[in-house]
Amino acid sequence: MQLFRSVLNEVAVSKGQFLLKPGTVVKHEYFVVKGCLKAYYQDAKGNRHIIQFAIENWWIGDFDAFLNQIPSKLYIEAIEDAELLSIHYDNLQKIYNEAPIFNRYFRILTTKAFIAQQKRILSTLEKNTKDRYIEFCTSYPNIELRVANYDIANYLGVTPENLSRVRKTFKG
Amino acid sequence: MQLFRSVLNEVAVSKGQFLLKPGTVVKHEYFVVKGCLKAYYQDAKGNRHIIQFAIENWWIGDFDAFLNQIPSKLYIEAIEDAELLSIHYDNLQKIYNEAPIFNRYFRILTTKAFIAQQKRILSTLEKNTKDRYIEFCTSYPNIELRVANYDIANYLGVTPENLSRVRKTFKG
DNA sequence: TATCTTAATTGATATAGGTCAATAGGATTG
DNA sequence: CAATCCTATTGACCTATATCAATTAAGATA
Repeated sequence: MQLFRSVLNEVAVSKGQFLLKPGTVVKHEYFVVKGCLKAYYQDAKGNRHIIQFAIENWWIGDFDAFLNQIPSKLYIEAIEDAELLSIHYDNLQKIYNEAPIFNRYFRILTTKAFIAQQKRILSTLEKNTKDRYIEFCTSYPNIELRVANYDIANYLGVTPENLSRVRKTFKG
Repeated sequence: MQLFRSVLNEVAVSKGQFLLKPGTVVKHEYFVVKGCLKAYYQDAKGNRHIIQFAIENWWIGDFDAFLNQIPSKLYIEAIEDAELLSIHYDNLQKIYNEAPIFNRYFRILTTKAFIAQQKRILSTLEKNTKDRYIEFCTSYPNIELRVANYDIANYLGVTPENLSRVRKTFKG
């Protein structure tokens, strides 16, 4: 645990700042101590698709680019001023070698993230926009107060206009 | 590696047979040696939603139910006669303890599965049905010859009718 | 081969959601 | 306070996909 702490670095970003932009070879993953961030992909048409929101106690990064040490395709941007802990790729490899138990920690972490994503996929397959919005709000409590409407729409895969209309149907 | 082999069991299932049904506490995960299977969720309306196809060299299981040792919500069904290797939950825990390096193996395996799912989510957010069908066929080569049309539709989250029409638009 | 069963296709229509344009709030800045 | 800039909402219309029903095709079984 001391070893782990020794390789974590404190990072502060303010709202609107980027932790990562496409094309960068990704050297860090980030743990959110405070604040809120989004990871998104911008396609050829300029549409943004939110892969992940990260709030307190979540990890965020481009796991594909990080694992395979290839250039990223994602943006990671702070939606609120945020405090993070970062871990460098080389240090993480060092930790895996020196304290293999961390493989277990990250194995379980990754499995949980995998399961969460699977739920998201199922939700998309099964439910309509309204129900997915409600599910989203309950699984990320109070997130709708911290995140712009259009970002939630981009997460759910609908337009902001449609989400706005959908929200009207169950507010009073 | 010998330890690993010693806890794997050979399982054969024929087309149409189930490896898993909802309500079961999941004791096994499966590695596909030969054949093809599907994992799906059936919702309250009776609609089926395919979470995963598994072909040769893939792992399949209900990872949520397995990790947390809770009753499954999924069906896993063979769509071809299949040969599998199964590993029992208790044996996997034993392996993690006796040969912690397996944490590393499964950490990387899970990370790759996570990344594959992330691509599926992105694909759903970005692309229309036609492009997703094409992407599906290229990422699971020749799968369209092994899997029923309605199963592919259930994987993509569209109706079989619609998928049928979409396919017409680029065949000659 | 004839029959039965299941899957795929086609047609007609309905609906959810997208697109584009306009307007209205809120917040921020000079 | 006014001006500006975003964001959210609303309206009118359009498109992709769903739904339901009928038909055809393909596979399995006797």
